[in-house]
Amino acid sequence: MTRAATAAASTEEVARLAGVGIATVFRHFPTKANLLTAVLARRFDRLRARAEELFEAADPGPAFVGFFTEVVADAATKIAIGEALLDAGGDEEGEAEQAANGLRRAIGALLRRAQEAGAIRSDVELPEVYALLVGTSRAAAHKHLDDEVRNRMLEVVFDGLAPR
Amino acid sequence: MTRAATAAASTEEVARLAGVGIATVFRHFPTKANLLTAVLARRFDRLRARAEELFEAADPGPAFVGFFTEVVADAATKIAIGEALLDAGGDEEGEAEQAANGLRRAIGALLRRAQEAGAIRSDVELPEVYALLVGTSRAAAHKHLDDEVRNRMLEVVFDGLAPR
Amino acid sequence: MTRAATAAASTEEVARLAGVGIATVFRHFPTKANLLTAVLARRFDRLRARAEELFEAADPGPAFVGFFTEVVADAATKIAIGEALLDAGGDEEGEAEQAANGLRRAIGALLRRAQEAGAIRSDVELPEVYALLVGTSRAAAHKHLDDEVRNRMLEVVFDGLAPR
Amino acid sequence: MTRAATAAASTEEVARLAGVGIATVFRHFPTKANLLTAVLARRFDRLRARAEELFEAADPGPAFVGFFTEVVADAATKIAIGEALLDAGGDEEGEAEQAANGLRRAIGALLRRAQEAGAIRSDVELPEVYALLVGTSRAAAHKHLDDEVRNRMLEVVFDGLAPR
DNA sequence: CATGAATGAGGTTTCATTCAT
DNA sequence: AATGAATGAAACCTCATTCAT
Repeated sequence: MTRAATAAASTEEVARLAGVGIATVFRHFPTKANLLTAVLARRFDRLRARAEELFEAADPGPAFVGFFTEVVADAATKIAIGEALLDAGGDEEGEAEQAANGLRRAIGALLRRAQEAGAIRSDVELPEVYALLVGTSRAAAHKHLDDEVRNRMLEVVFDGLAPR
Repeated sequence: MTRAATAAASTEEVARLAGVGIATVFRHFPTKANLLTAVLARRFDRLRARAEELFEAADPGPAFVGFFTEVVADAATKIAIGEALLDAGGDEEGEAEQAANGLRRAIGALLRRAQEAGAIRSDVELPEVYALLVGTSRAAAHKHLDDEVRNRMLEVVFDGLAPR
Repeated sequence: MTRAATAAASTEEVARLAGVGIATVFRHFPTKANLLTAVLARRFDRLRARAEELFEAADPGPAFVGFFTEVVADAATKIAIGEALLDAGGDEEGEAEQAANGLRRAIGALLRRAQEAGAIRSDVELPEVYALLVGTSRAAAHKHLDDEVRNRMLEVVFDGLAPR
Repeated sequence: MTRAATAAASTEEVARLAGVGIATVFRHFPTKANLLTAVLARRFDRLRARAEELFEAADPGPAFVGFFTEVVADAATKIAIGEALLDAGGDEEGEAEQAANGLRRAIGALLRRAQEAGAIRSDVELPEVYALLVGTSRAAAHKHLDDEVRNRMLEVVFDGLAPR
């Protein structure tokens, strides 16, 4: 695994927080990379589930905007999610990559539906929207970014995404 | 020092790249944190110098937009800059914090001038603009984000920043 | 227990191969050393049984030579036997030591009978014969030692053991 | 590296015996396998030097027999040498393999010269002689094998190697 | 003053052994 | 009585930092 992907917490600390011995962690996740992968995959899956749930919503525009806002707000509390999103969408075959691609597809569906409903300008595509989601999530993890500023940041983005 | 502060490169590698012995690095920067701090401070100072240079530009709107674009493009090649911007602007007293605050003030000046020139909507403030700069820089560092997508992402942001 | 006593296979693997749970292994052999001991004792006992069987053979010379050859051939396939023989014959009181001593005595009987029959020179004694058995067994376990070479090696030894 | 090849001593112990810190060992030998390799290569080289020295000896028969005896006696004190010889002579490209092959060639030269001098029977070849050297060395490492028995074991082998 | 070898603390991983079911 | 999850000691290895030259 690349060193850069190493999560801040040592496995020993993970074990202590979980209230188990360190070897127990390794029984379940034979490798540190496995542990990270599993954590990420679970988060991605949860976000995808939320996206799919909102796909059924009556009003596509607020559904998209609401999902975007939720993800960024989540990233503000759980720092790691922003970093995790960064690595999403590769062509690789790992568990985390698959989960990330699933999430990406679900977001794409939300986006298209909002565009068809005329809530989002029709000339933007998933890649840049995903990049904006990633970026604002990362920014939200900034320790000096309070809720109010975060919302104003998102308003700018949503204005940019609104039909001309 | 905490392990979290460890930058991707080991000090030994840094020394080798710099063409000096490892002990020499430690003579100049007694601590790895010191080294990182110095690197960051220099980058911040350079960006600030660029911002101040553009402050004199004839056309405030393009000056602001150009600076923003340059920083994000730079972050695409030098990954660390995005991460560095994340930590900028604290109240702390370190060398890096001071440099970051200097950069922030210079960006604030660029922004105000662009707003006065009517190129940027007048109801946004520095904190959210800075957050957008940080976020898009981070997103640009994503390995799967090519130049075209990056530009489309920025267009959305600039549209959001344009006067209504 | 000392790490040196660790046999190549982990206890977990042993349990899996045996088709039982790991805790069951420890119920029968409270310690890894106990397990190894039991395995060795069984091997030694089997070899002793074979030696005693050959003791009844009509022709003492071929009986001795045949047994020697069999053991070495066996060591070629089951690597551990060579290593096991190494530890045989101590004064200690363990199960394995007793089995090893039993084997040694049986080999001694085979040897004496072959000497009385005039098939083996009368001035060699058990210790050096046993050492030769141990050594050639270990050599046979060598991964680059094919059957032909093994047989030529044994011929040299048997020539050396032949009456002058 | 295979687990079987793992030397009994932990790197920490090696470091303590050498009177240095553990990281120092790893600076010189980046891997445990490297360390073992280096130790083996040195031993092989020393033995080869001794073999080449004896190649110049006036009397080829005693030279060969003497070398064989020396190696086995050495293995009696330095246990690891016997185990080391076991792995000698592969086709692999490592440092240790090359040293082992060099040793093997030197022994082959000693052997041929002794055969030409009529001191060793002419129908034995290097592989079985090498196997006998390996085996007797291993046997000599046995903790219950005293000098006298070792010498009687060697006499049997040398008798087997004598011209008919 | 610059260098590279030395250091020990800390990280990941394995394995014999114990406990709850 | 049998199972498999849990455990901690110990192994290998890395890296920021210090010391002798």
